Amino acid sequence: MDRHERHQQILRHARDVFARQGFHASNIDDIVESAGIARGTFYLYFDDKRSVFEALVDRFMGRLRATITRVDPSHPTLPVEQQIKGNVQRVIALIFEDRATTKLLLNDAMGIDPAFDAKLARFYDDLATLLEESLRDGQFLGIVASGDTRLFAYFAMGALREIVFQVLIRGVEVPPASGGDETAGLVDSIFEFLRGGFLRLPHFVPHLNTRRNDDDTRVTETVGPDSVTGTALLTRANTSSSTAAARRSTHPESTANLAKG
Amino acid sequence: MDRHERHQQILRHARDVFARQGFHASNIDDIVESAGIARGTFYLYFDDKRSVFEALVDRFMGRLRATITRVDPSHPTLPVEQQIKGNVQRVIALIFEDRATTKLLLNDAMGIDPAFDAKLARFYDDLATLLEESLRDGQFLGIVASGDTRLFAYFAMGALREIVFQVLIRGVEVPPASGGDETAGLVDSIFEFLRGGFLRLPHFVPHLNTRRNDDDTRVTETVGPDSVTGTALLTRANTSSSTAAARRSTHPESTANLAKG
Amino acid sequence: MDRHERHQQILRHARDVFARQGFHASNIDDIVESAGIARGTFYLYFDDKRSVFEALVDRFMGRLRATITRVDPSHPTLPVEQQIKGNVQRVIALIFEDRATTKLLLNDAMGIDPAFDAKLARFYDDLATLLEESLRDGQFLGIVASGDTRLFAYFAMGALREIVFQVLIRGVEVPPASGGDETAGLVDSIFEFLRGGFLRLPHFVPHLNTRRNDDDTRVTETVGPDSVTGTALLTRANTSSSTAAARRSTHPESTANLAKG
Amino acid sequence: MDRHERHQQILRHARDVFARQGFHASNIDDIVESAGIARGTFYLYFDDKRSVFEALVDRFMGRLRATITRVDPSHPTLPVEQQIKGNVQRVIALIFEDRATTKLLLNDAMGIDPAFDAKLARFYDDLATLLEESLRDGQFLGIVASGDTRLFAYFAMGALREIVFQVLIRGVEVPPASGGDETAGLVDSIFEFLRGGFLRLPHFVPHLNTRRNDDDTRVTETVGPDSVTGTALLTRANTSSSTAAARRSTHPESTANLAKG
DNA sequence: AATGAATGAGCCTTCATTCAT
DNA sequence: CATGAATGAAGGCTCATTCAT
Repeated sequence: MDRHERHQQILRHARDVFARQGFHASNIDDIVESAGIARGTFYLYFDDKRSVFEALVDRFMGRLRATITRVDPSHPTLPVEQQIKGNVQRVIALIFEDRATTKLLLNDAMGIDPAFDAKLARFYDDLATLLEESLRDGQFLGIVASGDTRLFAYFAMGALREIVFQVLIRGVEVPPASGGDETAGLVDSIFEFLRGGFLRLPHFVPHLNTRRNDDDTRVTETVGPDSVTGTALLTRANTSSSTAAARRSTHPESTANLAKG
Repeated sequence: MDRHERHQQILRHARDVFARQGFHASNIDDIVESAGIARGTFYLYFDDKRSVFEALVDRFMGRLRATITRVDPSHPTLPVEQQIKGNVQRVIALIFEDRATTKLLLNDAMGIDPAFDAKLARFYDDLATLLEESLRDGQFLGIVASGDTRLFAYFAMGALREIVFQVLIRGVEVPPASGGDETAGLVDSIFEFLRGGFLRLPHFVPHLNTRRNDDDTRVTETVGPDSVTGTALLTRANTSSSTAAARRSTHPESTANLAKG
Repeated sequence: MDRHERHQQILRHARDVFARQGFHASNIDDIVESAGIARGTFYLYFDDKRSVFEALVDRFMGRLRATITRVDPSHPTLPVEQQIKGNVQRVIALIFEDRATTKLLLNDAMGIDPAFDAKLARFYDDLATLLEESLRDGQFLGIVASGDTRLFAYFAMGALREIVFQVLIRGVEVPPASGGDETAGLVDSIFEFLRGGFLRLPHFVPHLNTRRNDDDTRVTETVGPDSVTGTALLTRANTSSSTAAARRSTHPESTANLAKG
Repeated sequence: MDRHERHQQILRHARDVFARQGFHASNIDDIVESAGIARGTFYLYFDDKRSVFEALVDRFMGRLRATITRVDPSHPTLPVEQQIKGNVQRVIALIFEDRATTKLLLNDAMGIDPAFDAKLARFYDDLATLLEESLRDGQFLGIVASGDTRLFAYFAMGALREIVFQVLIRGVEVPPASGGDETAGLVDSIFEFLRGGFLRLPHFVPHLNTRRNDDDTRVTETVGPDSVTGTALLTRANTSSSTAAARRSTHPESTANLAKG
């Protein structure tokens, strides 16, 4: 086994060990035992425990950066929306392809080390800045709502981060899109949310208005003030178990499992 | 100093030490040195390092749960929107009031322990379920867009989580709302984002249209297909430094500092 | 509660705690909690943990010494044998009366401290010397076999120590003597053993012969050379469980429980 | 140094440290310092302090069990008595060969741990059961007195235990047998004691009678009742020092040193 | 290159003892 | 006298890292 292969082998096993037990609960023994190598061999390839972790996350962050391609509005065949959607799709695909490392990035990466925290912050900043710049462009084109684009970037990243966390780490399931693969439903949902949030893609504006922004007449028809009978955006938690709460809900079809019922 | 005071004192110092160094990088010595007590004294009040941390986070989670009050649509004076906004405001206020513990919850809470991970998951599940149920009610009333409410809940929580993280941990600043206090701007931004996402509050629809959705004429003017001159929603990262990227940006006013320029 | 009462109370609880958990596994907390006093109060009555233990064992050793009364061969009413038996009886009675402290003496007293080990050694030496001197006298009178009396003393003390240990600590039961109380059977057994070993009390010799030394005829009948078919005094341990071994024994009535079956 | 050697080295040093200071007064540092190894090295070979101790005692108990061989009454050359004596000799030899571990077994083994106490109890139970079964066989053959064999077993074990303790731990010396090695005298003494106690070996019966059980006539000659002038089996302890007691004794040749005077 | 035994700093935790109230 | 909070020395154990083979 040549040097590169051995390097990859250790990375692979370290990743799995970290993903299973968490960075802090894993020790060098776990890794070398998993990889079937001697303790000392590990140190021939990595300086220390931290650096394996860093290599894993670095590689993954690089892939994430690389997968986000420039949107070209003058593209001959692909409309802007498709390009944007493509970015989201590729990011999601990458994440699903390497669930273990995604877990590390989301669960373990922070708190390793001040230096590593800084690197992580830089990564997220870069992503946020990228997104922010794009949103500025979008505002210029009229396809992004006016407002603070940095905030929009954080909102978008936060929403994406959370749903990825829930699906990958917590095991929440999303209903697959019609005719789509495993992640298509997720991509669609995110995209719809982002579109509803601050995207104003021109050919969707009427559609949006039709579906979501009712005119006065129709609003009056469906949600006139006298029809408001009592509801809550947020209700106080009054059960110790969320599943129990869901069960007692007046909407029994609501479960943590989001697969289309 | 009586038992309760000493307990609080240790909690306070432990919180600050954890917030400064992270849970894993902190040791009992750091805590007792900060509190100015003997090593053994710590163990008179807490079983171990983990349990202080747990006490801190438990207390904070309890406060968060308690601060979210039931929305009453038939309230004589407060409109539904104000009640919802009130919930967001109080959560934000609580978070800003105890930045250190918020930091712990966001940065350190995961990976402590399988048992603690489970508790954390339960907490977030409860919140998500609460939100989900409210969104169901909202859908019934016509003030929440149709769609998977569980996903909506995750999106909202993720967005909130991220902005709180950026503001509190990363030091990002948000412009204060006109005439509002420190957090008012943040609350408004979140609320606007959520409203744009899936809220359909009837009396805000025209307002929304006015502020965010340009009228037909202007839309046609700015984003007609032939006016698209070339831009990107997302562009490939091509610098290692976000500040360098920001500097090269065509939108020089864009910085990590979101304070109104 | 006056000083003496409090002193006794602490001793009593310390004794019980030590007996239950052993000296090394017991801590001051266990004792003060059991006694229902404050930590500091303990130190008003005893210098340290060791000294409570020492007080307990000292008191007990003193009682043991005091209970052994001088045998007077010219006693008007009590024959020598009865006086000897009386000593054994009183020792056994004392031991049974304070099982907890006996446990301490047998199980925990050694290894506390070099100084305490020395004291313990002195105590046992004193007893051995007492016994040795008596045996010398007995040899002079012809009621003790010739031989090294110091060895005899150790043998006697060891046998006594072991049976007391088995009965009190391990819970072995001995069959009560006919018409005797709880400990009479034990006293008789010990006494018979010692008598068979090296005591030569004249008026018991025929009795001994009758009960224990078969006459030639009967010996020939039971153990003539041609009747020896093969057996063992000591057999190699070949089972992991003594109870299993006992069960497989050709003498099924043999159990650890010595109560008359 | 290979793994096994290092293991043995640690065991050896741990044994010596424990024997010198006692289990509870010894700490890991004492052991590793004695062995000249690092703290961590110790934990490569043993789980904890307790487990080294356990390894020592386990090994020793195993040896003791293994050294006791089956007695074969139909043996062509060795008479039963010699076989029994052989067992005693080998046990004594083993004990003298590893004085340090014997010390541990007798002084430190109890009170380590409830689990270890149980193991110890099982060991002694096994020995007692072995002995008991042999005694039963002996009774059948007519070479063991009638009576409770379990009690006999405890008496024998207790006597052996005590003399071993006195000789090995307390430094008492026994006179060597004529023409025998260091332990021969001890073996003979024990054997004689046991024989006088409950063994009834056929070819020794007359011998016993001759030496130890005087007939009436001879008894009358030597210890007639009127010649009893006053003595004690047990006299009250009246000195704090055994040596002082011995000095004041009417039998000045009596000392703790049992070497033939 | 590979090994794995050895290292020892570091950390958590216990608990006998003190002392101000 | 009684209290019990506070103390801090002591000790067990871990584990990332080194290095001779």
